[in-house]
Order: sequence, then C-alpha cells, then structure tokens
Amino acid sequence: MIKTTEDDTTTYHHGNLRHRLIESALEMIDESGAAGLTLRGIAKRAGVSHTAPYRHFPDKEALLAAVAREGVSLMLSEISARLERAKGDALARFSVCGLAYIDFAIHHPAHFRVMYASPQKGVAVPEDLKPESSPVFQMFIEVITECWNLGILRGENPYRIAISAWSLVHGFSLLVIDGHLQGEALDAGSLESMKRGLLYSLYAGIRGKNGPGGIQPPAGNA
Amino acid sequence: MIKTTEDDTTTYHHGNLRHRLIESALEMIDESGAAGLTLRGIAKRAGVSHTAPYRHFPDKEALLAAVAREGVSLMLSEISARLERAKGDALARFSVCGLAYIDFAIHHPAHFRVMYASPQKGVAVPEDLKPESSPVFQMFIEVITECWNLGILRGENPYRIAISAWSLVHGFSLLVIDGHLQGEALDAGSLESMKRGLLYSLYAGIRGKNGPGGIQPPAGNA
DNA sequence: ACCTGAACACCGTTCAAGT
DNA sequence: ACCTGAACACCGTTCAAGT
Repeated sequence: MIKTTEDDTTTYHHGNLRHRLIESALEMIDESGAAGLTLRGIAKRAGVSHTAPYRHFPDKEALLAAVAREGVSLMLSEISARLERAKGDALARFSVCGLAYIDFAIHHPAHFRVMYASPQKGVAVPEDLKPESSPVFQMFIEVITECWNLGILRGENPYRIAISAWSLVHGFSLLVIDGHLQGEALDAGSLESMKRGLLYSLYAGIRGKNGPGGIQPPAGNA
Repeated sequence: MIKTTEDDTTTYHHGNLRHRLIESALEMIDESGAAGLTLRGIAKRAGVSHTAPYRHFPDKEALLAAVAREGVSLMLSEISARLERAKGDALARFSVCGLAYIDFAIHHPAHFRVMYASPQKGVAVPEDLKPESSPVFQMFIEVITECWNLGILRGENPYRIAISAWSLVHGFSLLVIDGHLQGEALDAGSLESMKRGLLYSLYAGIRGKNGPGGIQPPAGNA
C-alpha cells in the first residue's frame, strides 16, 4: 500500500501558504493596524509554525513587499477598469484617476498603508515599489498628458499637474483611513460629495469673485 | 560634613529627564525612522536604565503623545509667526497656512510623523491630539472663513475648503518626507517652486482654456 | 520540499529593591 | 523622588532536526 499525501492539507500548505500568509497579514492590519503587525502572529493565524514563513520570504520586509506588489496590481486593475468606461472623455478620465485612487484607499486600507508606508531609513526600496515608478503613476501621467495636450488641463507640465492631483487625493485618502476627519466626513453620503468637491476644487480653483485674478504663479506656471 | 547632591547630575537627571527622553525619541526617529523607535533605545540614548522612562510616562504611547503635543505647539507657533507678518492680506494669510504646514513637515519630520501617525486600532486618541480639534486646524478655519466672507475664496463652506487645502498640503508633505517623490522634486530649488505651484493650482484651478466651464460641482458647491 | 522546536538577542512592562 | 536589575511574555531571525 502506497502512502498518499491527500490529507497532508491539514498540516501542510502545498504551495498556497505563500498566498495565505499575505492574506493573514492584510487581515491583521485591518484588525490591529500596521504597527502591531507581527510575523509570528501572521504564521499563527495561518495555522503554521512561526518559522514557516521563512520558506516563502527571506524576512518580514519581503512579505510586506509582496503585499505592496499585490496592492499595486490591484489598484492598477481597479483604476484601469473604470478608465475603460470613460473612454473618449479625457477630463472624465482624469477625474476617474483621482476618485478611484481614493476609493482604493478606502476599500483596501491595509494594501494602501503597506504600499505607501514610510520606508525604513536604512533599507533600499525596490525600484518597482517606488510610487513614481509604479504603473499607477505612469497611468496618471498619461491621462494628464492627454488632457494637457488637448488644452483641457493647464500647468507648467504634466508632471507638475500630477504632483498637485496626487498630493490632493493622497492626503485626503490618508486623512480618511487614519480617522483624522471628524466633522462632516462621518457618513458615507458626505464622504461621497467631499470626494467630488475635492476634485472639483482643484479643477476649477477656489478663487472667489473678489479674489485677485492676476496673482503670479511661481515660475511661469502657464 | 554634609553630603551635597551636586555631582548627581552625572547619574541623576533632576527633572529634565522627561524632556531629554522626548529629545532622544525625536533623534531616534530622525535616524532610524518611526518604525524602529524603541523605549529601551530612547532610555539608553538618554543615558538611563530602560525602566527610568516609566517615572515620567505611564507607557510608550504616552511618551509619543508628549512628542505630538510638543509638535502641535511648535507648528502653531511657527505658523502664527508667519501669519503675523501677513496681517491685513487675507489671501496671503491663506497661502502662509499651507506653505508653513509643508515647511514644518520638512523641517520637523519626526514631530510631523508622530503627530499624524495612524492611531492604533484599539486605543483612543486623546481629544486634544485629534487633528481637527488642534489649534492649527482651528487657525486654518479662521483664516479661510475670513477669505470666504470677503469673497476671496469660494466653496460650499469654509470647512470644505479647509479639507481640500489640508488634503493637498498634507499629501504633499508626506510624499516629500517619505521620499516618494523622485522626478523634479530632488533639489531644494524645484521643491520651493513646487510648493508654490501646488497652492496656486488649488487657488486658480488647473482647468485649461479648452476645458468645459460648466461642469457641475457635486452638491451646490457655490 | 516543507515544516518544526530550541535558541539568541531583542522588545514593552512590572516589581521588589536600592540611594 | 528617582533610579536600578531581574523577570515575564513577547518580537525577528537562525539553525539543526524531522517528514
């Protein structure tokens, strides 16, 4: 009688442990925040000894890098899908980028936090995980460049516009998921209107009728 | 002969240990990032046993709260000083708020990080450390309300304008201090012009001449 | 291949003890 | 008052050992 490995599933993970560890990490971040994230805790949640993760990742940081990469591709696919539906309308595509970025942060806060965590002082960030190198930022630049070429958006260059828009949605996303907003930003309804108001304030400006129109931008900001 | 306590300074800290611990924490964050911050390390840097901090703070979190409070009052005083110099010019005062916020983050990244760290999931944030309750945010609201009443700034209400402006400068600050910007944002010169371009893009908007003017804001965003 | 337990140098926190 | 060392339950990581 030849021994089968069928019920090893109860003790072994047969290669899906890697994914299960990433999943566990995300669950733990959602429950207790990124600060309390523990490699031993991840292993325990995955039902495995605390050294098992080292078969799949050289260290804790590598596991987090895998989480970040998953986040990038998830964000890319979600934004792409919504961009597809706005084909032909360049300005709508610009809005979609901003709105989808915020929505991703709100719906996947654990992924978002890992993606944009402050890098450790000593360790080098892998090139593909630098935000400006990510396909998401490249997509932003493309969409903005399209608008800029059509004269729909204005600014010194597409990169500068991207920095303004990115700063805006990045800051808002963090304020929301960190719970730093308390005023009107409580219910989902006003959050929705704040999201659109945010993008609109950047697009149309917040200059009032009595505001000076001739204020000079810093460096020929056309 | 009566024993003096004069050279206890070498072993004791005589009440200034509390401040020395805060200082040490800031130095450690600057050197190795907020993630690697260790109560034992702070104590060692202050030249004291690893339990000495408990004479001044009930736990690690309380020490960080003290750092955050110091940061808030420092930010408040720096912004106030620059606001004073812009007396009479409401719009300039608005710009000063944004620029000084970014400058504070860049010049005091350790304070800034602790002030806006994601709160632990379980623990309650002290009321005076909630960003919207802080005197800094109150000052923003006052300056914006002044502009709004004069018709210099436009929006549904001052709070909404504050959220847009805060999101913008908060996001940019984090992208800079986290090293997430790589393109033009390297040298100090372009950083200076980016800061002003950022504020200008919110003030004047990024709508181009070929952009539709009649786009509706979300909810009667006047 | 994949997983385990013991071991190491670290954590935060507590507590009895020292001046 | 202010500080100390030992002790506890945790960390991340390594390594010899098991199937």
